Amino acid sequence: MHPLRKHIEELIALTDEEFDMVLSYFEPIQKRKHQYIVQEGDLVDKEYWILDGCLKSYLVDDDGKEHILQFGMENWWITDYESFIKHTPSKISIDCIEDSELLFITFENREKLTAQMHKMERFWAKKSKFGRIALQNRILSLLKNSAKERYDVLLEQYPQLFQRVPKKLIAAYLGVSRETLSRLQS
Amino acid sequence: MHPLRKHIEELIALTDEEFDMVLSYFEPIQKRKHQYIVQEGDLVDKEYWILDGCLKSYLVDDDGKEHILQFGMENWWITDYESFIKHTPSKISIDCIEDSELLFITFENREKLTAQMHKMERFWAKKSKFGRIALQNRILSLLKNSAKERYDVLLEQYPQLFQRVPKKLIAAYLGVSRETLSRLQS
DNA sequence: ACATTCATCACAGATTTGGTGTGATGTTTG
DNA sequence: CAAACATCACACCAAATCTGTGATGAATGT
Repeated sequence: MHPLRKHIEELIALTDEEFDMVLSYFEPIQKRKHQYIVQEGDLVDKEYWILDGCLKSYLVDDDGKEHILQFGMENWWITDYESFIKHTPSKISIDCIEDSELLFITFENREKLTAQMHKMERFWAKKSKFGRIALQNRILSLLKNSAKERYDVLLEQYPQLFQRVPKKLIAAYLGVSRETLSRLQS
Repeated sequence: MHPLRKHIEELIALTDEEFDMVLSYFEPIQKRKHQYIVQEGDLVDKEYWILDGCLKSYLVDDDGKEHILQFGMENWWITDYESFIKHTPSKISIDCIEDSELLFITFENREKLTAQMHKMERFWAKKSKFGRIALQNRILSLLKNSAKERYDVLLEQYPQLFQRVPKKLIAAYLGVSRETLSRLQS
């Protein structure tokens, strides 16, 4: 089964015809390590689903420091949702940590697809709810937990991440310096 | 003197006021290595002048191979002229080989500036003529010269390039494989 | 006032990536 | 068929990045 189908069917069931229809609205794209899919200032009109690879979405502050909003790996969705939904210039950048294979759907096609297929509207609605919950938990974790606790939670939830991405990126995600992260590990 | 002024004054003379006027139509922008300024499919409405850094404009073919149309370094102009002038989607991509500082002018502002300042219209007209000559010579060189000869010409014209950019990019510019280029060097 | 928790700076060593040359072999073309 | 190249495979080197750790200092809560 197509991995995207498997992914979607975790939330809603699809017939073969329905999935073919869904897939027809997506386009594949390959990007190599270091390549960007979104740069600060862009108007983002695509949402990406990661077939293979690893990306990061991040904001660069006035001191030039990166703050990572999200990592993206296989079966995850990634884009700048603010720009995608509000049609405003992006504040964030997204680039590839590894060579990546993506499927993207444009805003327009997503509108068409949801109009045409109520199931997919439900899919995205559900996904959006789960996404909201995850973001809330991240906020609470940043407020409530110490760096060490945040480190432990991340390690438990996504152990693969620690094998795949440099520690300084983990640090930029957890909101600590890379030196502190290094010391947390011991 | 501002490097852009120096550059323009190689073709036409400007008063202080005139140059201030010209400069007011440009905006500065910084990009880091690997960042793009033009992606395939974009509608390009900006022309860039390179204050510092190094870029490449290139086309990716169906096999994923890069063919380099132009390198850009200090005091050069770069954009996808086809998209810029015809307002069609770009076939090429442009990205930074090094961290770069650029000044850009939008198509609209360029129109305004040339309407307002005949001198600048003359400047761009001259530049365009020289550009055309360079392109013609490149075509002739690709038709007429062997790889070795093209290599020698490039080395003589732009020796700096060989210090700054990886040989595989030179190869993609000359239209040979990097192995062949390597063997030409001996 | 002091302990805790972190950032920042500096450095050194390990690891990875990218760049480069070169041999072997295959393909195209005049 | 010879010349001029591409392609694949490999090995080596240099440069960049990653990583841990000590020293120092600032902010914060108790």
